[in-house]
Amino acid sequence: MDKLLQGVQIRINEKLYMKDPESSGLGKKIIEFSIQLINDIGFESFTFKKLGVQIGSNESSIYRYFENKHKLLLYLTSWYWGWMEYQLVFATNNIKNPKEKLLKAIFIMTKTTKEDSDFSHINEILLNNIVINEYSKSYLTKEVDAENKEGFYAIYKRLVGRLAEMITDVDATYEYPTSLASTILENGLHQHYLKEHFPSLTDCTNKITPTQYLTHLVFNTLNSNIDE
Amino acid sequence: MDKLLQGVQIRINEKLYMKDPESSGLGKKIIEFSIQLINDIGFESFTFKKLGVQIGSNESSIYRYFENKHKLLLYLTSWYWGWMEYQLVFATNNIKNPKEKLLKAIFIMTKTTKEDSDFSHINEILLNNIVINEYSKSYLTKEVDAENKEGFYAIYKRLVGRLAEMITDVDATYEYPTSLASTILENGLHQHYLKEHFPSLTDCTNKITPTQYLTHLVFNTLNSNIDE
DNA sequence: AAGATGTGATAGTAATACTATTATATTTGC
DNA sequence: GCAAATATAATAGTATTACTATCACATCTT
Repeated sequence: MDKLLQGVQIRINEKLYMKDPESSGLGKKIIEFSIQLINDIGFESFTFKKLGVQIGSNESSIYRYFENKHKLLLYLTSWYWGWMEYQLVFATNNIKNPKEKLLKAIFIMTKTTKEDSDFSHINEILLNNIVINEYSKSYLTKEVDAENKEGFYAIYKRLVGRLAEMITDVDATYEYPTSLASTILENGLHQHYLKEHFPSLTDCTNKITPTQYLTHLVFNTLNSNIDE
Repeated sequence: MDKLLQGVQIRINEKLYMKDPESSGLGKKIIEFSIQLINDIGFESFTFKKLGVQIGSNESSIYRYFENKHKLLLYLTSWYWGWMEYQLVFATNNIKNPKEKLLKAIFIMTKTTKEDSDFSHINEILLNNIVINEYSKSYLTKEVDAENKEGFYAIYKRLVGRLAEMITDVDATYEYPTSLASTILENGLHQHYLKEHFPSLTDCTNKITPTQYLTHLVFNTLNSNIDE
């Protein structure tokens, strides 16, 4: 992640904010410090008032950017998936062999974010952590169908679509490419969570990664050896 | 699910309640109607005050049974997994063939609950729905490690252990039995959710079930044909 | 220099998530 | 059958949350 990413701008659904946080210093501060604060105290305890204190700004000013903290979470997670999509496309674009391509894709989507790319005010390591801990709360709500219609999950859906296509390119006879794609993304996060909080519920450790588990799962399911 | 289940008592961690809801009429009403209400309005909007109105009782009385709504959710989901465990053991006990046993286990764990067993005040169909929609909220919290130490997730963990063992009995060389077991349970719920709210993210429909998808996934991964 | 826009400060409201106290039922033990 | 113990109901009160509204002030623009 370097110079090449400098110019990247991730497009977020405009209905998620009242005022574009990328358009001002305060907006960027809101993003930067909300990531830190949500990471520290968890999404439930996170409030705009507390965030205001952190950034030396007022609650009411934050409300001018985001309607509520739920929309902010949707903004942050959308950004994350957009960033993932960018990495996916960038890293697999020039790979012609379908198996190699899928292998790389699984790696990109399930690895731990180990370093902050520094190309923005967004700390990707912390954001990755937030997604592991909070993403499902962004859709497990009574408003999910209405918000889905508004396109709030569009980036994630596009990403699943891309993965599913790569799966089909490896094995066109496989009957569940979309389910498998969503399993890779969702269970990737879940295995990371289990490793941290429920080690007895996973084989993932410091030596065995979710990437290894899911790679094995996918390629055996597709009845297609990695190096065949 | 009939007579045989009449005598079943699912043992819930005593620290989850202040007063055993099974010990009184009001307690049973709290369980019965909290399931209905959470199902109707979602866990976020659910409050003890609203529940009090529903059952013609007072908020303060409910607080004598449960410290807060989070503990109530843990109680309900523990009960669900306990019930699942009972069904699993009951249905697989006398199956000797490991593949057949695992096949049955996956079916039990990933099917939709279609009927209420009527052996208690608990509506299993609604509870199944609650687990699909809310279970991850019960552990995606900042208190997860402390609560795990208290044994609040013990039943679920035991269930994953049982499944992992069945996987190993089918293929002792498989390296990720525990991760696969947790994937079956967690992704089973997730595929049901996707089917309902994000049909474009799954291949599961009215004709293709999460059970079929996961059965195929597991048996192909284990490199072991179902009817071989 | 005037006008538009962005931010900060303050105040206020309804709801949530409780706790405490007291009163009134109901159960149980003798 | 009555007292004592226990369960439930009613009421009130608190701190916090999740906002909305208003106004003052600063800054940026033209």
